[in-house]
Amino acid sequence: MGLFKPFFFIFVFKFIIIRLLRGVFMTNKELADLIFPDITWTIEDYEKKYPNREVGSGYVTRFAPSPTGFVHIGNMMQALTDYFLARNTNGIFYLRNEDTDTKREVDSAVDKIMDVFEYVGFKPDEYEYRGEIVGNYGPYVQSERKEIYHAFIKHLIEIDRAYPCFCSAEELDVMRKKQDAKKVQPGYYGAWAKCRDLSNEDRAARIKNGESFVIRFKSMGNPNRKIQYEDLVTGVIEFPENNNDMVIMKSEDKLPTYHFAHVVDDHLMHTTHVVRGQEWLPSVPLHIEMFTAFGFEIPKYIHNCLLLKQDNGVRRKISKRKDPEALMEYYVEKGYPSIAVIESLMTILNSNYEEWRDNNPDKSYLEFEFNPTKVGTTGALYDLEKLDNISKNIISKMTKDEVYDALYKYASVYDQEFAKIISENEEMTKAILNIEREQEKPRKDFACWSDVRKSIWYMFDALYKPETYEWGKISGRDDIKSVVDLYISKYYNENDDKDTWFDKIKACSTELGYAANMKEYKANPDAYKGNVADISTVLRVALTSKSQTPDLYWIMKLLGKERILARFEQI
RNA sequence: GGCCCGUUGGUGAAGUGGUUGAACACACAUGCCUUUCACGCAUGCAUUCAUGGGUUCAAAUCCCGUACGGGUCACCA
Repeated sequence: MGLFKPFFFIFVFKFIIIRLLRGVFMTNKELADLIFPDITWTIEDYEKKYPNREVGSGYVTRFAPSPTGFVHIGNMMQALTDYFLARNTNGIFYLRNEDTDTKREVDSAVDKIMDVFEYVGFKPDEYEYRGEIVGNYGPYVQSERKEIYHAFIKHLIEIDRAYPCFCSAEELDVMRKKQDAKKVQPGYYGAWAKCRDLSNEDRAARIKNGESFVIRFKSMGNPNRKIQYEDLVTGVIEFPENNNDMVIMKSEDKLPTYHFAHVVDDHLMHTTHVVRGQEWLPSVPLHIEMFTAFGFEIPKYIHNCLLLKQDNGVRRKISKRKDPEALMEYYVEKGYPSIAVIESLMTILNSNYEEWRDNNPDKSYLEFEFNPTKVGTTGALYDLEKLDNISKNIISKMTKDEVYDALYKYASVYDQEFAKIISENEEMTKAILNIEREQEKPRKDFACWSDVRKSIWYMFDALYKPETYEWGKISGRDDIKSVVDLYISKYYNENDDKDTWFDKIKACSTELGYAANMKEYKANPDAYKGNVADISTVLRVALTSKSQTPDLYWIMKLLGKERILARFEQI
């Protein structure tokens, strides 16, 4: 009982003091209540609402784009890293819509993202789309999380780590100009931070007066001190501490800035690994300070390299305005298999990916052992030729049915005329696509589905309207006629197998004074008018108008007697 | 300008002090094969790792300076 007494007195004493001071001093709590009168949830309430995830050692990652209406290839690389890391570790991958910049927002942007996700086959575990929320850590749209942010800001005000700032854009502009003239660090700090040391009474009065204000984070950092931080890509980096009182809530819409939303959301959604572009590296000290102010665990960061473009010998950031290949739409419209785009990005992310792929041709890319320290820090050129190569290899390994299905799916969106033609001639199209395909060393002539029409159009009568014939050595009207006439009257038989067919071409060549055997011809070129290749070329061009085609035997086989005769007639 | 990050062939890069005479892949070139093309095969393609110095028996690898490139310094993300 004796112990109880002093506590009682302290309590009473405190109570009296607070009562006395009330008229003079306003507490932070009272200020916070004034600014956010309707916010009743505390940050503890939110902690309870969003408990730890049960993912074990799985990574929790997110793709968090701002909805500007485009999916940039660089963003795609971040999304791929996120998705990969989550799937690779049996973690969680979620989609969060960072729509706090209402000025830049585009309505259908989320549709675009979902379309691209469908194209590449990413299925987020948690997301919000067309009003439907999937997952227990939502909302996944930042504009719908306003009161959550407000509760967290309220908390910061209460613990004296945030304050309202009444400086106008013009004042800040003047400030920056002065700082520039004096060559001091730009920003809102120290003596420049005019609103930082206002009394709560002043603040309250100005707020009640209807003055517009932002909320700034109150930094306790000292740039003369260094903090160390370990990036999973770059390694340990040393930064001066942040001392800038950054805006965390905007005045007009009361939405948080990126920095603040990042801290609150990635904490509440329990993101373990934040993947973003390297341009965020300089704001890491700020983010760390904010996480620390709340007492939150700091997530791991993966700052990926930027994608660059070689332009007149200069490297610059790949830009969606200048470079069509910057946008994912480009690859969709050209008809690249999405896995080709993914693999080309994986190669940039971890250059040993290709080697792994060669050794594990049948595994999913999600089984690859990703190493963040192998991600480049320099900024990589995105090489479209490399993409073509990867894509050609992938397509060459597909069966004729797979190729046909993918081609039809593509064409039915981007080339309906062609889609109609191939679907009316499905078996023949598959046979065409199968020329030199389902074999040990297949042809590699398509990098994307829009390439296909360009290389097989002449097989379809509906498309066969040649503008020019690419004659080779034998280009005279009479010469051509004599070759074709002889071949068709004496040698052509639609039922011949390949060897017989070729033997007859050779015989035809010999009869016309052309060498049947290439070796003989090379040994003694003057003895002949030419060689069997010249004769083949005549037939090839006569039938297709092109000098370069896949195997002529199969082309003739698939064209069939009627069409062959018609085309010979046509020339 | 301050602060960060970087600089290995045309491209992505391997490489973390000594089997590197700098891997692998793309691109390019030449040749072979071959009815054209494609495929495939073979060969070539950085005497040197931006540069100057230092440490060391030994450096692309470690240290310092210089140059160059990139990022960032908003009520944009």
